[in-house]
Amino acid sequence: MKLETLRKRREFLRVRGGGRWSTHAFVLEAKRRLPIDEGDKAPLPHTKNSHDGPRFGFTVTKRLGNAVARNRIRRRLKAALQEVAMPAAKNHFDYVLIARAAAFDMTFADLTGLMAKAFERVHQPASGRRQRHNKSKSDESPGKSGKQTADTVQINPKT
RNA sequence: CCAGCCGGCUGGACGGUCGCUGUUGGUCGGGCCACUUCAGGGUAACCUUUGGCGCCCCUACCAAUGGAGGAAAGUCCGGGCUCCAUGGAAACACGGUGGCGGCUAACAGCCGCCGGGGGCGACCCCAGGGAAAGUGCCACAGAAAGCAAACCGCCGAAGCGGUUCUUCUUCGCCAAGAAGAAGAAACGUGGCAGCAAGGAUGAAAGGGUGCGGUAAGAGCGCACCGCGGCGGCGGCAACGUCGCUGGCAGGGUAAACCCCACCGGGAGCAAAACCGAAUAGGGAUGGCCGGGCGCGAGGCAACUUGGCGUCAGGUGCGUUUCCACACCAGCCAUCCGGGUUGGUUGCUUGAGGGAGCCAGCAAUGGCCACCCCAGACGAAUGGCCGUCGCGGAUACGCUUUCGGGCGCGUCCAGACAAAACCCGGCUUACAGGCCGGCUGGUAUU
RNA sequence: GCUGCCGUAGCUCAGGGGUAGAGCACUCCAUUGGUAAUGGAGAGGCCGAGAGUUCGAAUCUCUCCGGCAGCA
Repeated sequence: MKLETLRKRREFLRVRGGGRWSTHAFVLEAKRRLPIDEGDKAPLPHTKNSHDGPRFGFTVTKRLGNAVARNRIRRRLKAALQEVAMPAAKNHFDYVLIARAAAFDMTFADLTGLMAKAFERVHQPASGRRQRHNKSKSDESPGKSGKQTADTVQINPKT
């Protein structure tokens, strides 16, 4: 199936407030798209916003190499995502993969293994070291707090 | 065979599997202005309704087919294209280029030639106009660093000084010796005139080398070289060559200012156009009013004036001037719509590629069969696996003209780098491989 | 896509054709019972790289490398 990708910088920045799991090949971030967000930001006449499946974004910074190396890293991450992580991804979630240098030349089996583990761990309740993200969530709407069940990463009550 | 020079080409191949994207075709579903069809209404135009082998759009799927580069890079130049500036001319400013001829849409590019330099050679390199238009600079060293002279120094008539020698006179009987005078020699000093050579320096010292000449010297004279001028010849030209002549005048630096010749409007596809959504400070058109003077009109006059003419001011994308042209502060009415975000177009048929033929030394140009060959936009053209091939290093075996070669196994390497509107160049990066031409050397025949 | 600026001592910067400098930092000495401050002395650079012009280049020109900033 076709990958829905994140396009705008605003969407990338929003995912930064969600769950996060790091490996030496990449960093995976995940966050649920709240319906209330679609209610006030998405009503632009942009009909593809009615997509229900997971969406993915890739961040490959310039420090990782020239354009050839960056393109290869992004393609390997996409390929690993297609192969192993699609069943693990959940609907109405946005994911961002931030590449690290090891993604260029590690073996593909190791990459897929890391990917599967990362998608498993990123959906678990947050551990203590991610508490620093909680104070950056003031942009979230407090009205929908009742739906924050275990399949989301937001564990703290809204303040 | 070794060493080297020049030019051109290439930038792994095959298969499996899972994907992305453009185009074309098909299927299912949905929508629908015009087309057609059914039914009804109407004189008709037409309206409402039903269906479609058809048209268009959207979504999903299937099939076929295309899908990064020689540099896509750096952004150093030149164009196309789009928008902005009212058009033209001159001068100035700013920037760029700089042997000559040709090619080209154009260029700082390319080709050919000339001049200079380097290499045994093939060949390579050169921002290669002007230093008698002017200004500036040339540190240190050196007598002097730019008008050409001064200085040291050289030669050196007369004069002076001492020394030596010879002759004469005096003292002395003679000799030795002493004193004086004259002459000669060299030396020192001095200096008219000469300023050319020489003067340790320096990157550079007002032509160079040699011979003659001279008191010493000097283009003072001569030969050759260099330089300048004039003329002849060859060449489109840069320039070359020959002859005559001058007798050397004019140091370097213009990638110092500058002068000369030529070229250049600015911005860039995030240009620009269209569509849809929500909100005003903007623009266009028309009307009213509107600088000075004169004419006309009205009025007995003061004066009024919307008509006509003329003069003037300001603005118009480097500056100034000139010519032409356009516009002008405010109020009212009508109309149109900016910035931002999203989508579509621009967006790939083009100075396009190219077999062959022709012109040309070549760059290149002409004719033309054939071909359509990436169009993405958080950005496609790929991920993984296997086999083969190429390069390097070696363990083992075989072989050898002892340099090596072959077989097999293992390990390593497999570059530089990805379109972003499109072309023509330049520059830079690049593992390895292939082809052609040429030069020097060695060996054999 | 376009444009501008800067690379000089460990750090911040001058110097714009003629021997490479300042401040802070560093080392040593003095001062103090000791430290800081102060005073004196010293070391540290082939001026980002490579070509070219020039007698001579950190400086002028060209080409690369790295960094920073701006406009749309």
